[in-house]
Amino acid sequence: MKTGTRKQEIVHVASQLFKEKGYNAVSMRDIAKALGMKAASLYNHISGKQELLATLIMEVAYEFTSGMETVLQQQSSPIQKIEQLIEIHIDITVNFSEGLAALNNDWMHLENEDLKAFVAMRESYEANFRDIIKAGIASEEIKPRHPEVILFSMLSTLRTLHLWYEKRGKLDVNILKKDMVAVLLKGIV
Amino acid sequence: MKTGTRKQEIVHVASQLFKEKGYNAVSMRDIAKALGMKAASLYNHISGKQELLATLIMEVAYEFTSGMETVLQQQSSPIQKIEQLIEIHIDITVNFSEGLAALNNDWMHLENEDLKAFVAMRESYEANFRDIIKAGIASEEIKPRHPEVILFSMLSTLRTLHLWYEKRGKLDVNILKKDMVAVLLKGIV
DNA sequence: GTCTATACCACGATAGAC
DNA sequence: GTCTATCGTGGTATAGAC
Repeated sequence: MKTGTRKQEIVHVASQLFKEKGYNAVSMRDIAKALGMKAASLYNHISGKQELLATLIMEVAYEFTSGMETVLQQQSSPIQKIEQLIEIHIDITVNFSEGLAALNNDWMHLENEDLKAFVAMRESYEANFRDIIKAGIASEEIKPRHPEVILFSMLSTLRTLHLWYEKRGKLDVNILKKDMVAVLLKGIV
Repeated sequence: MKTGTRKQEIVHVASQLFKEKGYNAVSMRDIAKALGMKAASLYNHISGKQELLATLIMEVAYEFTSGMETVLQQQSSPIQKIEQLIEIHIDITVNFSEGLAALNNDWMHLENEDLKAFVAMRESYEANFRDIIKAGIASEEIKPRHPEVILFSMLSTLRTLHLWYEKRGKLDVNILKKDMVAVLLKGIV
């Protein structure tokens, strides 16, 4: 496709604006202005604003889904699986930062098939994570807390990592992984 | 003021809609329709859409600020202060759920003085929390992890509690506090 | 205090010249 | 592939009758 590069450019600029102001607060005219063109010209490369959002979100959602599949295929303990999931979240935060903010903040503005597909992927991901935690409690590797509290606490932290990673001086990823695993698994006291 | 009750009703309905769809995706016509009135009639009670957002957010922001002040005045250890902060977050989640979603999702759509005041309160809150963690590390009550990782992990969890609390069957608050303190402080393994 | 009517503007998107 | 011009819709907000 001839417009491949230009389209990527548009998606990139849109992702920055969506991250700053949110999907609904960004107009096609805003995106065009940031690219030095007119809003009408955008439609030679994309079908509309919704496509921009769906492109950004679905790429990242697929990464999470395939990461979870890889983890589930391993012959490893629940704790090891959770450690891998933490590392996957960190890797995605670093390597797919463009779409991550859109996924976290604006997924509810997806429409029709995209929305349905996203919600299904998200629920499946959470169910798999929950099962791993339950297996860990059953085998007494994990303390007998309410699994929902554990799931929620880990996912909250991992899902908002992107907000914080950019703000600070971009810690070395391997140090971040070590500290994050330690804090989430072993607590702080 | 004669319109006090009606104004509260409007703020309440707006908070529900903002929570569902986000500030920018909710129109004055939406809010009016949910109240069985016309959009124009809203302006007899409020000055505009911005006032609705600011009312919701500022009330909750004040709760956090005054909660932090109370904690800082105590003669207690850093760990005890953190436990109190966790409990404050849970109490606010339960008692101020209306404004909490707006504060978390839509604060960046505040304007002018409200935005400045909010950002100042938020930064001050985070700085105080960070200092408590650092004091705990210095006194060796808290493990020597990067304080920023600890701060971020706790705040991420506590700030998104509202998303999760409503979804589940509204656990008993005291049980929630116990499990949450345990998970955040002592980890899961 | 709510209504109808409307002003005024920005939105997403399209048509067609170049 | 970008432009100008424009369409239809829906946004916040106001004026004035009831």
